[in-house]
Order: sequence, then structure tokens, then C-alpha cells
Amino acid sequence: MLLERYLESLGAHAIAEALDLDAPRPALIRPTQDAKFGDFQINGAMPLAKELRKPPRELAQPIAAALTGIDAIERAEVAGPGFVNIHLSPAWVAERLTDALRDRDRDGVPAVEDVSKVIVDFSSPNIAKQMHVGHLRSTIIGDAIARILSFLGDDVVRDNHIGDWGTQFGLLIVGMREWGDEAALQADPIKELERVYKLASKRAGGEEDFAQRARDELAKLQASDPENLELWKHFVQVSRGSLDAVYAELDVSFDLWLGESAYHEALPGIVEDLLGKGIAREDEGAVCIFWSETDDAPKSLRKQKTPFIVRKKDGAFLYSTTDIATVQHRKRQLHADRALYVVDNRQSLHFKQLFAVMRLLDVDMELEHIGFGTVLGKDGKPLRTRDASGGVITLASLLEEAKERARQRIEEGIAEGRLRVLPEEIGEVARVVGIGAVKYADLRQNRLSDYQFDWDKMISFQGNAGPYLQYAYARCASIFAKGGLEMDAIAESASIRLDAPAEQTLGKHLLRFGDVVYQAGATSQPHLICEHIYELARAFNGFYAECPVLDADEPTRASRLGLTALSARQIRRGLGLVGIGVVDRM
RNA sequence: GGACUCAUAGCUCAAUUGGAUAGAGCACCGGCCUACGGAGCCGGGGGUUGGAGGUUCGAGUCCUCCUGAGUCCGCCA
Repeated sequence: MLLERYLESLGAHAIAEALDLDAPRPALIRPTQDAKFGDFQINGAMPLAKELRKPPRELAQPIAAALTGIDAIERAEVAGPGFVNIHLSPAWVAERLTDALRDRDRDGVPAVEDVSKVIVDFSSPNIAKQMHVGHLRSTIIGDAIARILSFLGDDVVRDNHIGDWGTQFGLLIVGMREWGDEAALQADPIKELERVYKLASKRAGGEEDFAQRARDELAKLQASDPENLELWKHFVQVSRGSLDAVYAELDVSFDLWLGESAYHEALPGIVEDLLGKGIAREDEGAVCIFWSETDDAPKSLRKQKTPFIVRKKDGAFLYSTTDIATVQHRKRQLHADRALYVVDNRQSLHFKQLFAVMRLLDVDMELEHIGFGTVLGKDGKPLRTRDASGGVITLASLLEEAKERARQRIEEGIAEGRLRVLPEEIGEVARVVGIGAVKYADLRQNRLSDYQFDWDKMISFQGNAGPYLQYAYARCASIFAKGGLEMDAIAESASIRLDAPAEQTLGKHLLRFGDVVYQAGATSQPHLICEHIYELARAFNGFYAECPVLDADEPTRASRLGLTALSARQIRRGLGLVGIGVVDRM
């Protein structure tokens, strides 16, 4: 259930009843910051003080009285300047947890009532180039958001808007004819394409003839010349293999791969439309939208002197044009209600402009830029995408290093007798822990701020890091293994009760899960789920230290097994929602 | 020149979007292995939230100014 939503409704009605108002008012329910204030507080009395001309505490008193006698609430009391503190009834909380324990499909989290069709546009690498660290955040943040929204019940379409139609293909076509090696292309496609691209781009810089040939080939490609089209398709196809390998490692998938090329034919029409409607005009040979001349543009854009260009003076189109065509397609063909663009903060101006154009075109769609900060090195400067010897640090090699570092720590742990991993499981555990550590280090932070990439912190495996959460899960699994019990069977039969303080603390954390997932979905902030799971793992570890499970007497034993099962499932589900896996032994 | 983002403990980050005495991890100090896994648990010190005004019952959060950092802005994506 959604606890906060339920309490908000209780509180709103209590306010209306207690103060004799015709309609419910916002209860402004919030979790308390300190357990001594109870579990939740109603802040809604204070804003009413002015309107009703009474001191807030005098308003809070009858509200608290109106809440007594409700099953969920053990007691409600006035505190501070006019807060109403709510203490939940442990018995009621325990019943809700038992309900959640029975609900194996959704762990007690309801699905949304109004389903939206949401496009999540993320990752978006360029074809013919290696994915590097710069692609990491979009890929894993986008994946997490898509997972969260699908779990909540939205109709999510994951679209990889790959860069497969740029000027680089003219150079690649002439380059491959000159220096291409088909065997090398088959063996390691992107490596070969990059090698040739470098040669071609260098020669184009020095030789105008060569550069002209590249432009001619590009023009032929864009005019659907069969031979060039065939070559281009070949490049795209072999590149896909390398991309798929990285996505498989990250456990990331897509429903659509509609790259720039998919919209190529729509672009002239877009520009005609913009010109016809008087939104754009020609200037210095290019077709532009001038915000200073657009009355209903957002204020900050109107001060922008530089225009939004949709066609270059040489007649070629730009990514701005493609992006407009993409929104049109998503609206007209996919019937999407929303589109989320998981793209670096640095492109915020571009999206602000794009969204403003779509409003001028009367496209009724919720468009949102889900920005994120830069990945920094330990020195606080943007992480270098090249190593000391000048080679590109690819995403694939970074993930390899994560797995390797995890494997080392696991082997140390086994050698010291601290960890229990079967020899044949080491590879899989290193993968889950290593990749999970990289993802968690990123996702646990507010996506808007820059974040510091630090191997030592990530793989230190202490405190708030991915392995801590996975370890808590392994502890749960280990209890069932040791007891010779099936988690699912316990989930069917156990009744949860909350007696010991550590049980109550754990129980109250468990009950907040649904609220957290909803908020993470509504604000596109996966870190809220990470934070919750971390706090849950802490509460579970406290319970684990305090409360024996297998050695307890019935009915406490069954209840504690139920708490353990629900904790395990919530950790697994929560981590799963941000794309991180778990293992039973680590 | 214009626009946007940011500034919180020694370091890395939170703060449920305006709620009570600003919380975690790392690092530092001190406890806990005859209880299901010590990658763990319990406790301690550490803050004028960059500065100055303002808005109101109430500000890390909103507004103005200042200081400092970053990013983007005509034919790349």
C-alpha cells in the first residue's frame, strides 16, 4: 500500500471534521525526522492559522483528537508550534507487512491507475565509435528510470536514439575503400572503423580533394545511392554487435533502435512546415528560429540572441531537425503521452529550445529533459576518457576492471575465511558485485550533480556501497539456507508481528517502500530507491544483530522469518528497479 | 554579452521539494566474535549550510544583490 497517501487522506478528512470545514485540506503529511516525534507528522494545521484566526496549536488539538480510534494510529499528539505527531500501531503495521509478504508479484506496491505511454530516450551512442565512460550515466540512469516506470505500470518504450547518420559516414565510406580490412572489420568492427576513421579524418584535414570526395559520398548516401547505402548498413550492423555486448554486460535492453537515420526522410517536411507556419525564417542562407522574435517563447529563451538552426546554408539538416521529427513520430506513430530524454545537463539549452518548438507546433506531449552531471575523476576534474598512453578508456574495459577488482576482493575474502563463495560461482559473483558497485556508486547520488568516480570507494565494500546491500541480501538467503527453508513457503504462511525495537524499526522501513518507488518514478530520481534500500539494509543488519531468527521460539520464529523474507524481497526488488542484481552467496 | 547549473562536516554525498535540534558513508577515537556470515553491529567527536539582506508562523530549500566554480550559446551531436 501507499502509506503516505493513505495517511494524507486520513489527515485531510480529520482536519475537515475537526475544524468544521466544508472540504478536506492538505494534511501535509511527512515522515518525522526523529523517532521521538513518532512516525509521521501532520503539518497542515499551521497554514490554516491565519485563515481561521486561531493559534496553530489550538487547531492541532482537535485534529489529533479526530485521529484517535483509527486502526492505523496508536496515538496522535500535538507538539511544537502546531505539529500533530502520529505514532503508528505496531499491530496494524504488522498486518500490512503480512499483506505485502503474501503479494509476491508486487510486494504490496499498487500499480498506477492512469497508464501513460512513456518513451525513455537514453544511452544514444554513436555507431562506429566505442562506448566510453561518457555513455555510462545516460545508459544506467535511463535503464533505472525505465525499470521503475514499467514496474509502476506505465507503458514504457525504451528507445536507443543512436547516432547513425552523421557526416562521419562520408569519411568512413571513402576511408574503408582506401584502407579497409574486411577481416578486421568482422573480428572487431568498431576498432577497425575507428582506425579507418582516424586515417580518413586526418587526410581530409590536409587534402581538400579527399575531403570533397567524402562529402560527395555522404551526399550520395543521403540520396539513397544503393552501393553506399549497402556499405552504411554493413557498418551499422557490425557495430551493433559491439554495442550489444556492452548492453548485455550491463543488463540493459531496448525496445526500439530508432536512430537519426530513421527520420532522414521526414526532415525536409519539418523545415517546410516551420517555414510555412512562420515559426522559422531564412537568415544567411540557413533556416532559423529566432527566439527574440517569437512572442510566446519562454522568457529566458527570448533573451537568447543566437537562433535555433534547423537547416544549414548548404541545405543539410542538423540534430535539431532530427529531434523535432523524432517527437512528431513518437506522437503520431507511437501515440506517446510523455518522452523522457536522459541526456547530459550540458544539452539543457538544446532541449529547452526543442520543447519550445514543439509547443509552437502544438504537439501535445509531456517532454522532459532528465539531465545529469559530469563524471569526475578523483581530482575533481572531468574523468579523462583516455588513459596515460592516449588510448581511449572504453566502457567495456571499465566494466572489465570492475569485475576484476571485485574478483580480487572476493578471493581475498575467501582466503581469509570471511566469505562463502563456491569456486564455480566466483565469476558470476564478481560480475554481479563489480557491475553492481559501478552502478550503485552512480545511481545513489542525485543525478543532477556531478559525481566523482573513485574505484577505491566503490570497491572498498564498506558502508554505503553496492556490496553492502548485496551482502544484506546474502545474509537473508543464508538464514533460509541454514534452516533448510524455502523463502516462498514462508511468505505464504508466516504472520509478521513487531515486538522488539529492532523489529519495529525494520517494519516501519519496510512499509515505506511503495511511497519511495512512487516518488522515485514521479521525479525520475533513482537515488531515492538506493537511499531507501540502504536504510532498509541498515535496519535489517540491526535486526540481524539483535534478534535471533532460527533459534527463536514460535510464533516469534515464523514472524522473524517473514520479516527476513520480506526484507530480502524488498532489497532484491529495489536493487532490481535500478538494474542491480543479487546473489545468494558472496 | 546572454542563458543555465552548482556552493552543506577534513573528504564524498543526503535532507521526502517550505517543516521541529541539518543526516549518512569514508577517515579519526572507543566498545562488540560460546547467537543465523565481522564486507557486520553499538557508541563518540566533528557544522554560522560561500557572504549580506528580504519574503512568513517556519528558509539549506523561495526572492534580490555579492563572491567563487562549472557548463552552454550560427551552421558538430
